Amino acid sequence: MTTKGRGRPRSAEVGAAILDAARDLITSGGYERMTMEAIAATAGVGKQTVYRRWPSKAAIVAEAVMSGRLALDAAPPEDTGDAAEDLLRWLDLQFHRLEDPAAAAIIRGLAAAATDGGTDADRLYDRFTGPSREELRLRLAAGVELGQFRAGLDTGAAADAISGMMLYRALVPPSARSASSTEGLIDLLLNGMTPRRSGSGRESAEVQPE
Amino acid sequence: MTTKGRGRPRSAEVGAAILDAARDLITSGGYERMTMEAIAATAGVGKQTVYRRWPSKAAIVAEAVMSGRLALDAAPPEDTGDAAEDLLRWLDLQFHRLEDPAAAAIIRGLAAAATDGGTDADRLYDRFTGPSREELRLRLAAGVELGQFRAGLDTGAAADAISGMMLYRALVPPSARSASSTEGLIDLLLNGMTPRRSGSGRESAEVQPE
Amino acid sequence: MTTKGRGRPRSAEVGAAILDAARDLITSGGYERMTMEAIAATAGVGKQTVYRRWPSKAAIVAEAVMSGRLALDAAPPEDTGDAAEDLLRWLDLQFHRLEDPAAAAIIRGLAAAATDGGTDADRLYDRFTGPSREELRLRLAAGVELGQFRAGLDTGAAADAISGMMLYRALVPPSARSASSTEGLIDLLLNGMTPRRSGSGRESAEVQPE
Amino acid sequence: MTTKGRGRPRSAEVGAAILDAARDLITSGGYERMTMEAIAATAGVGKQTVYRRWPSKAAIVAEAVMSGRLALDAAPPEDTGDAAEDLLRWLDLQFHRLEDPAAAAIIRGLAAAATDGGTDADRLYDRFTGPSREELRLRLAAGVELGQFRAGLDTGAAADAISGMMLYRALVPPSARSASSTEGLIDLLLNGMTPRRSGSGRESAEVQPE
DNA sequence: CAATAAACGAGACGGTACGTCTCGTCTTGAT
DNA sequence: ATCAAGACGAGACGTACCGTCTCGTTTATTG
Repeated sequence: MTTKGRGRPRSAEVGAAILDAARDLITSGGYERMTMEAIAATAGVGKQTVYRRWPSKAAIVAEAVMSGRLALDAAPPEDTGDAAEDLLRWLDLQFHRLEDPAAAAIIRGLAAAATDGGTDADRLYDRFTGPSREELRLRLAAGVELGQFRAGLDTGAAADAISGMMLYRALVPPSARSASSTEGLIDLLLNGMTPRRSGSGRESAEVQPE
Repeated sequence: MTTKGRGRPRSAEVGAAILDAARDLITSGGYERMTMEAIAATAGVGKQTVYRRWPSKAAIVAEAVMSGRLALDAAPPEDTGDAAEDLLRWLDLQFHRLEDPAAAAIIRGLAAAATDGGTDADRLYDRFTGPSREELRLRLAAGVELGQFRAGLDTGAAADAISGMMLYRALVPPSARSASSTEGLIDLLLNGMTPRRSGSGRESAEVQPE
Repeated sequence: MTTKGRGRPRSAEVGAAILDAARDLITSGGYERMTMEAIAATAGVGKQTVYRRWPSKAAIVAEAVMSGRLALDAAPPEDTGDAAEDLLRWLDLQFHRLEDPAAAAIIRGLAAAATDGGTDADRLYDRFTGPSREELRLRLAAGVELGQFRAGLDTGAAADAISGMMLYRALVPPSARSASSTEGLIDLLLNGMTPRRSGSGRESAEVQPE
Repeated sequence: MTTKGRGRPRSAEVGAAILDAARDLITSGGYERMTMEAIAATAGVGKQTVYRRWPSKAAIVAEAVMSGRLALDAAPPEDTGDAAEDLLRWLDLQFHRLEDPAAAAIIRGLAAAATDGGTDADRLYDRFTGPSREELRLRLAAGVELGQFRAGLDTGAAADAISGMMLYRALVPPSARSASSTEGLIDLLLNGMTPRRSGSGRESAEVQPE
């Protein structure tokens, strides 16, 4: 319960306008163009009003993501019964999403926001990747339960690895990374690097490197 | 044939002083404190001289990395005959390095630099991650050759996955990621997520998730 | 006697090119646009070459005036026998000249040069106004000799007064000064401010103020 | 009616601090030392705040003059009944003032400001010389009324001539002008250059030229 | 002739100031 | 108390010139 409701109450519309403005600016001009000044002007709002609600650009971005304005997580992997197949489809979907310049701009914005100096990085990542990462982890744990994923799998590590891949894809321009086909990455995730005796579970796709 | 080398030649010392200053500033105060103004002042150099050589902070960071001033890659994995063991040790070493605040600052600086607007992201990542990533890929390919890694492994994808893990570790603060032990990540990399019939190659370490 | 003439002698063409460039720049863009950098570039000359010959912009302007490139003094008053009439015509001519924007730019440039900081103001004014002022003074003195001007006239003061009028006209924009017809000024010069008993010499033109 | 007075109103103190700083700088170091940067620093003010109020150094100087901070005109000629005598004393006083280096610096600053590029020269001169020149003109007109100055005198031209003399004295260093005694100039002003039949009004002082 | 030495075009160099932009805070009047 | 507006101190941005300092090249004089 907050302090007594004295004085003029905060307008909900104002907050929405700010987040909308932030979304518009970051998707159009990237994180650096998304200045506090521009946000306030675009939202038709005083700067003080912005600062009254969020202490930094990073916090605004985090909130914008949370609010669904900067959608990234989208739906969790669906459950068709085949956890591996589900994961494959989901990852493929995510990678396709990252090809949308706006989505990439958002991730880059997040990285910049996290980097940009404050102590906000924690909260930012927590809010941004936290929920979806936890969902993903639970999905993987369920797969382990069903024997579709290896027993003893460090699901936290797997979730991190997957997040890392996505981050890498979003941040590093194609010219600076491998052809790194989605198939190759998924094959790696599922089957690992070391040789397997017999073709169990899911066969290696025999992807040929570049 | 370029225009004859007329006019006073550029001083190598000046370039070095600028890169040194950039290194000092980024490791001490982070990317945001590394202003062009501060670089010039620290290097005892006119601002114009900085701009004459590099068009942006990102470009300076890239050059600083290239020059070895912001070393991260260090030595490639050594070759003891056991490619998997070598990789494990190398990754562990890299992860330990990322715990050094200075090293993390550098990576964060790189990410910020790549994000910071210019079209330099390509070149920046290429120069920064390019060489070491290629070394790593070749090392993996050699492991495949020797049968230590799975035939058909997409070594490019593997290199990207490893780079992604490192990037994720550097950028995402611990509080926002899993415990994600190094062991868990390496186990994942080597053995994949799907169940294995017989214990071949390297046995799962049976790491328990958090 | 100067030091022996060893080494490559200074090219006369180069000096001319510099002064020409200075003239072009000051007449087109005013004194402030006439930068040392622009002079050198326009003249197709190294900056050092400019500085080797003249220590400052003011000095260059002075030289340009001396060389006739920035003509202001033009011909001295002609001698028709009637000194007053000659003076009137000459002043009228000078005032007309000052309406030429280029000429005004030159004077303003001179003022700026004299003001611009160095200790050169003396030399600059001396070279610029010196000769023509002295000519004018001698002309006035001759008029006194012939009885056309009042005996006891301080010809130096008169020359200064005339120079002052010209300077004022050149520097102060019309909107900030009186209608101040040339006739009014000349009438003042010739007849003074105090009443005259009888119409001698040259009758007051009965000019009505504004 | 202008747009409603919304937003924080401009602080009068800040404007005063800026003008004070400008005055201090111009009187101590001359116009060239009076940089926008120095003004802001001396006034303890952001540069933007300076630019928000005045578009150029010239405009600041003009305002400083208007505000009386760079006083030159001081009192108008007193009225003792003898207009000629009053004028003489006043001019003498002004000339003495110009020997004060600070006063000369101000005038040179004004000239530089007027020259310095902007379109402000008009306003600058108008504000600076306008009021005092008009006062002077009225004083002269009153003298004409009383018969102390010649009927038909172009008082505007006379005021300009006097202003011109002052400007000349302020700008041109002594070494580059005549001895031009104040007496000589005043004699010229009062009695003109042409011979007078009878000693009326004010007798020529028979000043000998240098 | 060869050596020497200054002048030359070019442009890098350490600085300073420019005018603009953004930051985060503060002060108005109005709601 | 919140809002839109916008002034405020601070300081980085990227550019323009300043006057000095190398470079390699050219052009005289002098030994």
